[in-house]
Amino acid sequence: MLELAILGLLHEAPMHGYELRKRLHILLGAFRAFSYGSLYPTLRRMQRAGLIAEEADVAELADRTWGRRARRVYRLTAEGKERFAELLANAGPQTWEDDRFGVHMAFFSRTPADVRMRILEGRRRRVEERREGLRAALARAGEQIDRYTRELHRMGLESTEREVRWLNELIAREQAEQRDRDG
Amino acid sequence: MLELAILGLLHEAPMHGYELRKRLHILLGAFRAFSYGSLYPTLRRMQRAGLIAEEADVAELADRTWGRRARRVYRLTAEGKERFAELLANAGPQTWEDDRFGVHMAFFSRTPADVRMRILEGRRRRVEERREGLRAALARAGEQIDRYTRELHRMGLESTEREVRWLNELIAREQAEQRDRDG
DNA sequence: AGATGATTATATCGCCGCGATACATCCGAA
DNA sequence: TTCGGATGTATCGCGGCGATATAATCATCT
Repeated sequence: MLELAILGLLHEAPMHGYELRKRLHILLGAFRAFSYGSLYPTLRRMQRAGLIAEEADVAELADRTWGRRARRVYRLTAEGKERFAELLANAGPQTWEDDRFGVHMAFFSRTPADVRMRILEGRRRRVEERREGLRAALARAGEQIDRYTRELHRMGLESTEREVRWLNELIAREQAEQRDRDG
Repeated sequence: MLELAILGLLHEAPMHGYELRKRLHILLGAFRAFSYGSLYPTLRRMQRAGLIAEEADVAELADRTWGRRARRVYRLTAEGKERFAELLANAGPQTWEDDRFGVHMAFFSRTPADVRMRILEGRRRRVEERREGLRAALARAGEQIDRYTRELHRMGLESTEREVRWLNELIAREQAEQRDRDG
């Protein structure tokens, strides 16, 4: 997940960890955080795996006389680009889970149209399932359920209903564009 | 988190892991899952910590001639009950984060009224912050932002706005009840 | 000029929880 | 009768979090 997001962001420009985290926060702030406690170890791992590489960052070094490396600026390697494309193209069942879906959607512009569609439809199915579960829970219990739990379920139901409507619009739009491309 | 939920559920009746998981799914299904991969290790840990204890489950054993223990039924210990009350009473800043908030709210009936209020207000503040962040992101970028990201932000903004309204209602209701109790 | 606090920046540690996987029983339906 | 689906417990590796440490830079107030 973090890996996908980092690859996506570095696709635009080389960046250091702190900057990545800020951009991540703006890009995904609606539904995902990512702490430094995951970011820095992930950068290390990706570097070891050869997906990203540390830039010499010459200008930065020239400015600093005390010889201490203040920033680690990373750039995508060729393998990193490959990996990114691969991750975007292979949409699996976990792709439509809460946390992953948003990250994938944030990079839809770089995702093939058919994969976009698969993800949107998969997500819709997933949210519809949850919606039905909530409907059942609300219907089943009737009066005997705890009132706060019911309030929680009611809110959840409304949210899922709204998300399904939202997804329907997105899917319709995608289909319209597909038609435009074809005909 | 899981610990809190388990303590809350076992407060009603002794249960085995599988049953706990099902109840968990119904109770928190709107926003939280909890897999067996977390459940069973957590039960072990809680047992070691003395928060829960394994029941003899006599009826179950009598049924089974092959001598194999099929179910591990757990019950709350006195310490477990203490711990539960403690966890409910001590509402901290992480209590209003996405995942924790729902779990806490699911046990509001057992939570002191003043703590309920603190949690609801804390949550509201938290969601308002996110809402402002999303508004800023949407305003700032104007046209240059990626269209899918914008769609994501739009959806996020609507959700946060709705949740704030929902919380306002809940808070108002709590206040009304507080007045009823006082006057 | 000096203090002070916010921001920038990297890093690690222990813990929580997830997904995959394994294994075994029980039950109903084809 | 076999076979899939529920019931039931368990473990492993890893992704990610929150807390925490450290330190330089920059703006602001006095």
